[in-house]
Amino acid sequence: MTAYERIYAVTRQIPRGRVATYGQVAELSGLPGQARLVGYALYRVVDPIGGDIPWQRVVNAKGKISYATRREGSDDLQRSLLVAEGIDFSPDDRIDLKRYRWQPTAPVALPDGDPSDASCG
DNA sequence: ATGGTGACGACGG
DNA sequence: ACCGTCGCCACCA
Repeated sequence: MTAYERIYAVTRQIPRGRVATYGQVAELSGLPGQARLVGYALYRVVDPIGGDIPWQRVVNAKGKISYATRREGSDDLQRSLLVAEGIDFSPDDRIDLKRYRWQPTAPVALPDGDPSDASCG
């Protein structure tokens, strides 16, 4: 079980029309402070548009898409995919996190990580 | 095994 | 609100 797999597992939980920040995914993945690793992990899946990982739904803490030459256009694609999901971008190409940020009410279901919710009260 | 890198994030001026 | 800078540490060569 690598850190990547945990990151992917969490990313898969992000519902359509909603976004999460790198830091948020990192924390939910049990990797607080490892926002950069999330970006790196998602970089490794750039292809699977038909895959199970909605990598498009992860943006930076500023509510913006991280543009980078390395992405070879996947950054622009990300914007298109989000717009297609009904997410609105401000004229400054920013997403209102207050409105679209994913707010997981229940513990994220990790492959073999316990939700630590056994107490149930 | 060691060292550099990075789709980030928080802080200071 | 903006930009520059350091830190974080798993991944990759």
